[in-house]
Amino acid sequence: MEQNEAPIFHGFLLTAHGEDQGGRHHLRYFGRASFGAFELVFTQERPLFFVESQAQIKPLGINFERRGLNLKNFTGSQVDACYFNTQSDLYKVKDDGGVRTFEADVRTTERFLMERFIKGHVEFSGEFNEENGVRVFKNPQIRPTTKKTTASLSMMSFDIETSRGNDLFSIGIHYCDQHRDIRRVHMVGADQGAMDESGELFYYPDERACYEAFERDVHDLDPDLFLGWHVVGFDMAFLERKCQQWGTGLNLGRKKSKVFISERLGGSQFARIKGRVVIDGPNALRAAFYQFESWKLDFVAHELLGVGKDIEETGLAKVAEIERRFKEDKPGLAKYNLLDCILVTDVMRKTGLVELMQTRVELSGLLMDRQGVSTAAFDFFMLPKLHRIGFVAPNVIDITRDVHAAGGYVLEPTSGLHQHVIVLDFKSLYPSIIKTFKIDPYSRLMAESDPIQTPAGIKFSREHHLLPDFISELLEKRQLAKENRDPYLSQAIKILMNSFYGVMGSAGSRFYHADLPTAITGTGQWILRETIEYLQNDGVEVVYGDTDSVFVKLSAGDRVFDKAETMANRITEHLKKTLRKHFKVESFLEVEFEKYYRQIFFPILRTGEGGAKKKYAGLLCNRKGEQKLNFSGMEFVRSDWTKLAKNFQFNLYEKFFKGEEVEGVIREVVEGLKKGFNDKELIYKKRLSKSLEEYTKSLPPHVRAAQMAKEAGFQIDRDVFYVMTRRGPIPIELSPDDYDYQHYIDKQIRPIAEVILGPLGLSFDNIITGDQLTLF
DNA sequence: TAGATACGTTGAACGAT
DNA sequence: TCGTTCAACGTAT
Repeated sequence: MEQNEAPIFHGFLLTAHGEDQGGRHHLRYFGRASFGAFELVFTQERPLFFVESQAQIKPLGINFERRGLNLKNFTGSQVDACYFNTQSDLYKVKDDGGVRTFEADVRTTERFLMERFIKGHVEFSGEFNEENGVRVFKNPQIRPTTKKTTASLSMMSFDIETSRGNDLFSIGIHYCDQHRDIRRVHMVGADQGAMDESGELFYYPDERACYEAFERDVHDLDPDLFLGWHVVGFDMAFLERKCQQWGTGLNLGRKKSKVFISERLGGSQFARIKGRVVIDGPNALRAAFYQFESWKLDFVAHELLGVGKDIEETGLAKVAEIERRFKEDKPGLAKYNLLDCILVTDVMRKTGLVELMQTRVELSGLLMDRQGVSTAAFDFFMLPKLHRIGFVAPNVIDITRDVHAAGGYVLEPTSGLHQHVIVLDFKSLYPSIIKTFKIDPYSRLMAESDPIQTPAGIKFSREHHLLPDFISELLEKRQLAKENRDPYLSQAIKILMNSFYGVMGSAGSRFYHADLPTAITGTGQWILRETIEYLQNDGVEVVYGDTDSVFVKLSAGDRVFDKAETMANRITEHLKKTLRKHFKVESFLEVEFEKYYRQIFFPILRTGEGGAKKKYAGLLCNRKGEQKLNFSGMEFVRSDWTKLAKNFQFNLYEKFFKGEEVEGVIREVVEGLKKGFNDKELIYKKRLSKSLEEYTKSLPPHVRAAQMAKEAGFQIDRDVFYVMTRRGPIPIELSPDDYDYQHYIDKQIRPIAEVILGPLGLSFDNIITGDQLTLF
């Protein structure tokens, strides 16, 4: 290479690793550039924490540099920075040095990025060596950049098939990058011939040879992302066990590095891989707020892609079919195996989850495998800003909070049926409160200088704050994103913005202080009450409200949409005046018209008295006059009620809103049920929130069903499916068919019917027995 | 590999009868 | 057997 200017590269960071090595701490960042994979190694960075300047650290024989800086902590004491050669030195002094430390729990890899404002995309230059297909740059020049690399991330979806025991049958892969689309199955056992043109099929004499072929594919194809369905908890965990048996490692990382699987608190597993990010379908979908009745791949793929399945059976029958194909029809098994891989790729493409995740990296700075850790995203924004204005933050301390801050205000609804109800709500209520009242941890510290007082009497500084400006910036960006039709950016901003309130109210954040969430929710409550009062003084009837919304009843059905818009604007204006008058602040609150219910029904409490909050059903009506039934909080939207109950509720309310008689629907469902017409709709689904052994205080039906399934030798999933029989709850794995119809009438039909029969002055028993009497 | 609180409902468990 | 309390779950926002 010529000895003139070094070329500048652009890349996207995938994973970060901090390692003590030879008495130093090394930071390693793996990423993707247009030339391929790269690794940036930094050997000169030292882990650090802060201590108060007058603090005496107990001598432990560990070398570190202590340097006075012009920084102070939240109580105003001057602090020094302590720089360590290794991370383990830092931990020792933190734990045994006998002094309080600050920011000792900030990851060095993340501190390096945040202080440089690097958010995924980097510009770098320097000398490099090629190691195992990765360009390794040692101590390169590095800068943040807005210029994105032209490289798109390559993906490998994979899935393994196994016996019910511990046998590996096959490994399927679907690899995609900008140019290639590779579909391949590695199969254990004697050659039974080829797959059709949809994919390649290779046979191996034993499991180990099969796995090694897969490992070779990983290194040759070199994907940036691994995709799968429960891919860490099942596929990787299974292969790791196999590798342990063989005395080898699960070497699927870049530079042939080993995968580390660790257990999380909730029992789920997490894989740490150099240079590759694992995206597990269900987790990624949940993180983007997708909801499905079932999280099985077949079901989700059917919902999102509308595709069918290859093997129809579930549970035991499915395993049996896989085992049969392995013996008799290996190409058939390969086809099934490969289809699952392709489905996962297609689900990711269809939902744009990879793009969303990348956008979230660009916005928050947290790399892909740390998305979802809202407290870390908050640190990433806040810490560098704080340092630049002369402050350091505390460590996250394990505090048990004595009191919970109040939440949103929920108005008791006026129960019964209403006509012409509009819903007005506050656009991003909590972010706009933060912006209006200048609420953030720094502003709280500086409250004595020109304070703003919130309705709850908590003070913040009018001048010195960080978060409100960031929110303004995000709101502007979001507006632009919407204009530019960039749904990923718009959604990423929404997710980030909505996390701020939760983070400041969480003891898991170093910035937690009870005043922060209390000020936000207290102001929210005040604003909602003020809004309701304002409307009522105007002679407007408010029938319900929850946290950031008011349900207003219009006296007539004409010009509904005009009236709604006008009312929303008037509230916005009123709050501007009121907040200026009472608190001397500029209001950034904005009310918008959201929905129009031609009819809406608020049920009364089944347990207790009065209208039930957070539950209603209504007939939504849009500007075109199209109507649609909508349920909120009711059984229809609850995953733990049966399909029978949901279908019944839907049909019942359709009649009810039309003003038609409801007796027919009720009699029909009860009679049909007894005749066995609804046997496929009787399945209950409920989640186990902890491991089976931890249920000691009581044994609810779904837990008993899960215990039965386990005893019968079935794999226990988080979701338990069961039906109620005359023997009690039985898991569907045991194929029960002696349904307890009376149970379903009393527990699934009756309560739903009675909610509207009460107001109609009708009796459920009269309706169903009345019909029976005519039989005699 | 730690965002929040408010709320309704069910069925088991428990204690009194 | 009956009434009350409480664990558990899922939902709205």
